[in-house]
Amino acid sequence: MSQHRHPGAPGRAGAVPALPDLPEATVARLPEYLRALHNLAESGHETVSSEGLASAAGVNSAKLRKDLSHLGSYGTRGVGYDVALLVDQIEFVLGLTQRRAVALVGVGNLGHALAGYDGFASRGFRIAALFDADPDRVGEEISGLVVRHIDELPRVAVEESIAIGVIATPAPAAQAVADQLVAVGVTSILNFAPCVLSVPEGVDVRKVDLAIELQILSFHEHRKASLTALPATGGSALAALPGGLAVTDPQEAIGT
Amino acid sequence: MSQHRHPGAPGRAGAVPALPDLPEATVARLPEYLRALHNLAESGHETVSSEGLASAAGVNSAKLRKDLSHLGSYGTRGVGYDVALLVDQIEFVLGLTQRRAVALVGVGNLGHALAGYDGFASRGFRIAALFDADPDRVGEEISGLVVRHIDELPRVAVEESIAIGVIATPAPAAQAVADQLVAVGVTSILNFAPCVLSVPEGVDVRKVDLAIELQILSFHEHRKASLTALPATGGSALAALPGGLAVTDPQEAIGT
DNA sequence: CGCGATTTGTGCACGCCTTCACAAGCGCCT
DNA sequence: AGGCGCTTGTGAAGGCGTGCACAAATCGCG
Repeated sequence: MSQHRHPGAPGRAGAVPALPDLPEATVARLPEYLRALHNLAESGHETVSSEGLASAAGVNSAKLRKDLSHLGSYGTRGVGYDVALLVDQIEFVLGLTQRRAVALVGVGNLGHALAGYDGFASRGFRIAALFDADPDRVGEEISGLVVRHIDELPRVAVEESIAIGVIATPAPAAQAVADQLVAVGVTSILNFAPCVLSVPEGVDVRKVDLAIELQILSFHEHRKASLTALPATGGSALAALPGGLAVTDPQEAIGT
Repeated sequence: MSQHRHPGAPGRAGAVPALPDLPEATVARLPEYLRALHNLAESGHETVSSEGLASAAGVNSAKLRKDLSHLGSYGTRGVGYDVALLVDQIEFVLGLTQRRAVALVGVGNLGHALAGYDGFASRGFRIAALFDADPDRVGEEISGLVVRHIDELPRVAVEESIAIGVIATPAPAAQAVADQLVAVGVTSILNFAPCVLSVPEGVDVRKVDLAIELQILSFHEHRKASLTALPATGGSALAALPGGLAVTDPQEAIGT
């Protein structure tokens, strides 16, 4: 029921890929489904329809069904999806059956918060070590873990079999930290520093930039404001450009 | 030079939209360009080529040029882009010419960190007020701001003309907070709580979920591991599914 | 003043993702 | 046992985003 190779497919049976190369967009949504499913399970639901799960996850139901079908879904027509089954399935695909060890580098403002964030622990991860370059911070204890100096990374990485690194340092330090993480074999990095990291092929980097999120919101805010301000006469906002941008005026520009 | 409506477009001249409806993907990248430009400006560059800016922002140059062209770019062929000009232009488009007031709700672990994060201040925002529902936290001072009770939101929102709300509460409280924010006229919300918010049309919500980012990395980690583990014989990983998923075996499944 | 080097702006084609719409399948009720 | 209603899984179409490749434009130099 999991592999649908068109029923009459020719020979070569059993050649089912272990991890069926999910579309990136699907992968990004699976965690959301997983969270919604956990909620449903807690509130006693044993099964859920695509419609129900979709609305709990904030997506449309067709998309959800297609996503689940990619991993060889476990739904029953006329009934829906078995919640427990789906949880197991998604957790397996996401590699959450083993609790991965995470190293957090940089215990400043944000690092402190991340170290104490229980969402990590409750969703399949274990913060295994904290690092910082600042000697004043080394030795400090944060939610049961002692901050180590970054130079200890190689030793600790092996001991704890670190798989994922989280960078919460200031931007100038981030690239060096990334290099160190890569050097000890880390192949997945979550970067909170506002800068671009360059890493060798095969290493995945995801970036979270809080200010960028706000700036995107700001854009829409700006847009909404300018739309309500001039519902009829478009264009005057351009004239409000900071001095020097001077595009002259639309007429002339069209003449060009 | 900013509006390109096919040069010979019929009548209705001057109907140039103030904010030219940028593709969402472009909007999401503009802040990154902006950050890179600020770096370049600080290091003394007056102009930059698309190639240079693109690599500083971690994208490819064709994409960068297309993005900039959408906002009626200010490049000079054979030379490049004027850094200062582009900064002004992007900041204008993103609505960063006015420093927007942000209300932060929930000063727990993460909220504390966000309140102290200087990246907000340095990139066009002003944290104008902190709120919490817990009476024990009300009155506490964090980086120069006093935590207020959430019930004061309506009054403060007006006083400070809050435009953007940041939710850093536990998941169960998030929807109620969102409702309150919407009620006082906030139309942009950045949500750190791991849950789906439902808001009226016209309100923008962006979600940042730290655990989800890790889970996405985990997927790729899992994938990389399973690929190196079984380069030839695909399929055995499915057999490793947690008990109960029992798809029996491919042969039988095909028979169905 | 013209030419070549350089770099932007963009037409085009391709691929991914989303969405619609519906046939196939399943359980329940009569 | 049969039919009916409900829900999944998926084919097909459309839209969006990406990247290539090149024409147009500008500068500097001889």
